[in-house]
Amino acid sequence: MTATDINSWQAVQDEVLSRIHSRKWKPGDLIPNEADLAVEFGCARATVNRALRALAETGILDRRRKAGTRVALHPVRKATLEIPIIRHEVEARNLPYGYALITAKQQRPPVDIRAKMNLASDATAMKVSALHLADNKPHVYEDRWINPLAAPSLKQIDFNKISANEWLVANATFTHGDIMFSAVSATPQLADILRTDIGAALFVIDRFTWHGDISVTCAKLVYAPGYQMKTSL
Amino acid sequence: MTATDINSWQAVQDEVLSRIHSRKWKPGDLIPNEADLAVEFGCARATVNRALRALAETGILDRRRKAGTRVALHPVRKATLEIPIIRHEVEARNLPYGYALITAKQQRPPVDIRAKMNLASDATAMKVSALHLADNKPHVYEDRWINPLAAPSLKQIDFNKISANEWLVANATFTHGDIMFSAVSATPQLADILRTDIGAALFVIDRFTWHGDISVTCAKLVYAPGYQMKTSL
DNA sequence: CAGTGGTCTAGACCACCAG
DNA sequence: TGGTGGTCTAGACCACTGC
Repeated sequence: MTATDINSWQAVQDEVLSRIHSRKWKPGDLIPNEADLAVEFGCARATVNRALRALAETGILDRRRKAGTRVALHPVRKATLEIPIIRHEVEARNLPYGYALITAKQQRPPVDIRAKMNLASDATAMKVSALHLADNKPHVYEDRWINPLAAPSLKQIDFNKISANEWLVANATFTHGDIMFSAVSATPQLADILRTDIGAALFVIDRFTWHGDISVTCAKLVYAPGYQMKTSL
Repeated sequence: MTATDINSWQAVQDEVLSRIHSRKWKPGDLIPNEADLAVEFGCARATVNRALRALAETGILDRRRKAGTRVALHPVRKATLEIPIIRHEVEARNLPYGYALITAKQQRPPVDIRAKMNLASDATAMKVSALHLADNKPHVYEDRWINPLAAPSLKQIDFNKISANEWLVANATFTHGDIMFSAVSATPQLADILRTDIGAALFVIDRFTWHGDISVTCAKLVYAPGYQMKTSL
C-alpha cells in the first residue's frame, strides 16, 4: 500500500506516467493487470480502467485482452489538432479579422472535383472563392466547392456577409471527412491574391467532408507564407 | 421507449449522432440531460455519460455542469494525428526503406537552439543529420539536436545503424512536447540533399520534446516535394 | 441554491485471444 | 480454455456554475 491512496483516475494516470518516465516500467514491459493495480492503489478496478484506457488512447500504452497492458514500444503518439473556424483562429491572436468574397457561383465542376465528390457528370455545384484577412493582410485563400444536395438553402446565402467556412459548420453537418496537409509553390494567381512572390512556399489544407455517402464540400485553404500550424503532445 | 433498447455506449453514441445528423438536434440546441436519456434509452446513466463524454472529446458536443449538454455551435473538430516512426510510415506504404547518416557529432549548438532547448551557454549537444529514403529516393531530411543530459548513453550509439528518430522513442521518454507544421522553400543545400529544385515547396515538421523541464531533443523534418500528411475526421 | 455533469464503487458478465 | 481487458449497472457523493 502506498502512503497516500490513489483514488481518482487522474491520480492513477499520473502514477502510471511517473513509473514510465522514471523507467521503472520501460517500453515493451508488461505492467500489472487492472485488478492488481486496483488493489495496490486502493481504488476500484473501473478507476484503473479509466486511467489506462485514456493512456492507451494517446498511444502511450498498448492494451490487448488476455495479452495484458504494455508500455508502447513505438509510441505512435497521437496529437490532436483542433480545426477552428478561420475567423476564430485570427481573433484568438488578437488580430482584426477581415473577409473578402472573390467569386460565388453555381457551375459545373471540373472532372477531378466531380470524381472526388462523387457527383453526376451533369451536376452543378457552388464554387466559392474568398480571402480571409488577418491584421488587414492576406491570411488564407479559401477555394471551395459545395454540393447543393447537402445544403439546400445554399442559393439564398450571401457569401459576402458570411464566409462559406463559417456558414457550413453551422448549416451542413457532416458524418466524416478527410483532411490533408501539404506544401505548394505559389502560382502567379495565388501570389497575386496572397500578395506574395511567385514560387513562395505555402502551407495548404485540403478537406473533404461527407454526410453519409453524399459529399458536402471540398475545400482548399492556402495560407500566406510564414503560417505555422501548432499543437502539443 | 424505443423499439429496441440501446444498452451499449456505442449504441447510445450512434443514436445521438443520428439525431444530430438528422438535425433533430441542431447546432446550439440543448439536449436532454444524462438521467433522462438513460431512462429513454433503457440503460444506466454511466453508459450515457460514457457516450456523451466521448462525443464531447471529439468536439461534437459542448458539456458544462449545470448548463447541460449542447450540440456544438462551432464544431472545433479535433483531428488526431498519428506521429509514426519514419521507417514505419514508409514500410506501411510497401516501399523499401533506406537510411543514410550525414553527420553525427557533439558540438556547441547555435544560440537560437540553445535558447529553445534551454541549454547553458557552454553546453554541448549531439547534432544528427540524416536522410530517410523511400523506394531509394530521398523522403525526409532529419536535422536534430539531442540533449546529452536526457540521453546519457548517447555517445555509444552508432547512428549509422539506427536512426535518431527511432532510437530516441525507445530510449528517451518524454513528458510533453510541441509540434509545428509549416512550408518552406528549398534552400540550395536542402535541394541538393532531397534531389529537388531550389525553391521547391517543402513540408516541414518541427518538434520539441521535454522530460519535465529538461529538453530532450529538437528535430526538424523536411519532406521531399509532394508529401502529404493525411488524417480523417 | 439547486440542477447538471463528473466521478467512484462493488459487483457482474462478456468478448477476445494467447498459450 | 482461462486470464485479460471491455463494459454495464445501480447507487452514491461531489464539483461546478447558471440562475
